[in-house]
Amino acid sequence: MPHTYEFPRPALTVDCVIFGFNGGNLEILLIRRGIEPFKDQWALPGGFVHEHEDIEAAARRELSEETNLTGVFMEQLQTFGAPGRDPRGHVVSVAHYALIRPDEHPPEGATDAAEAGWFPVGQIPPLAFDHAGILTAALDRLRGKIRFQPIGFELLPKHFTLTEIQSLYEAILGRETDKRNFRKKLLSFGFIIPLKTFSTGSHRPARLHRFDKRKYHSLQKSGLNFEL
Amino acid sequence: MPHTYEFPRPALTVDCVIFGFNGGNLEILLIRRGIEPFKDQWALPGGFVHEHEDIEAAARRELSEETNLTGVFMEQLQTFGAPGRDPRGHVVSVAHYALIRPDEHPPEGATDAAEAGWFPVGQIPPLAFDHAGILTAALDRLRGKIRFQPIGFELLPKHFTLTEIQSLYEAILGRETDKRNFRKKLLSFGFIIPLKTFSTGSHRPARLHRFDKRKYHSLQKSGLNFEL
DNA sequence: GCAAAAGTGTTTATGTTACACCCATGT
DNA sequence: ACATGGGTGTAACATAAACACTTTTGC
Repeated sequence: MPHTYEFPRPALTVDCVIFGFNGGNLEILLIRRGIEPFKDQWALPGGFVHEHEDIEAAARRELSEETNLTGVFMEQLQTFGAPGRDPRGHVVSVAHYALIRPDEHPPEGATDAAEAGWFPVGQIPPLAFDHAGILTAALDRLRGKIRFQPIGFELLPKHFTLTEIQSLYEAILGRETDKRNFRKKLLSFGFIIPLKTFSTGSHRPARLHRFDKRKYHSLQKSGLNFEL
Repeated sequence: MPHTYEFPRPALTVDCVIFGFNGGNLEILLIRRGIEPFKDQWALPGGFVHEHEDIEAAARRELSEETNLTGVFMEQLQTFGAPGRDPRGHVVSVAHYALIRPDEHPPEGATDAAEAGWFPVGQIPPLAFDHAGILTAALDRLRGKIRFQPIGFELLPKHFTLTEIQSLYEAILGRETDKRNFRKKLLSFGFIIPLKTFSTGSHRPARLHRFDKRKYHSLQKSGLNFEL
């Protein structure tokens, strides 16, 4: 017979590190806490996992409460459960990270939190709980993963220029890259499709490209290894 | 004032994928469940996280209950929390994986579980709960990680021959490697130290080596990238 | 016409792959 | 003496790195 365990148990939450890219800097979305503990401090969006709720579903629920976005890239990061991490008791948090396209950045304030804001990863204010540690882990994961899996596109508009994606990689990895070598390698994979449209701007227009997910997956099956 | 949240909350457990290497095959340690649900089925070692207990500490507690080992390599893998994964209710499990040296394999039966046994990863019996999925995730992680971080040594005796470590990599990655190229690359990193001692056996003795952790860390800081 | 970003190939250096024979020991 | 696994170098190939100038547009 199904029955529940009767043990004293830690509480379970989710927290989300929400990354965005503004063209020059990698940013994350923080909210200012409206209640104790850490009232008025900046923190990662998060909240309790409901009973019988899937964990990723809970993280997506929190994400969508802050951003009104669904269907974005999100992945479990790591679970943080040091006994002292929440002054109210033993609260275990399953941290996630999400990647948001810049044309989908939510208008500031469209949230139930007192206040929300995007901060460049180099200029993060003091954070509540152990959220600084969670952010560090998320950055490490993103930096490690982006070189081997084509997730960078999730931080760009659907149509992007090669300069944009190069800036993204440079911002995340923190080092400059040779333009010709970058393009050569990126295009050599075969899943970056040049379009017939061009960016507009105050200088020479740049050709737009898109990431072909289907092509990537089929190439991956036939033994491609992506590495930038 | 610190106080605990009063919410209905899922229960929290840890499960451990314990890897060993017997010289030819990668193996994992399973226990046969003594109680319902899934009584008499094979399962990963695991159990409840106590309130105010650190999560990794709980995983190490379970590991040491099964193996009497402490101080082994262990890392958090992923948290599994699908609502239907445990028939008794909403039970969230933080899965870990551990690597055990072959000279430290516990004698079978030295455990509080009804029965325990090592199984080659190619011959795993049906597992309780979603443990098959956890095992798959652990294998993927190990295969992905071992190529970029020198954790293979945790599965070998402190002193090992180059053939032994090559067999280990071949067993985990599931492909053969050229002996000369493997040795050349491995030794080129500079943190595999040849010793003056040799293995004994029924044929030509092989030189023993050890992994120099200090040297690895200092090389890593000066920008080495390990990749096999 | 000038400022600003887009676009494009070749050479050199580095790393990876393929490959075959002699050596030391136990039986 | 033979069976078994240990140990070693070089040449061909593939990938990565370095590098500078012309083009297109808006102002």
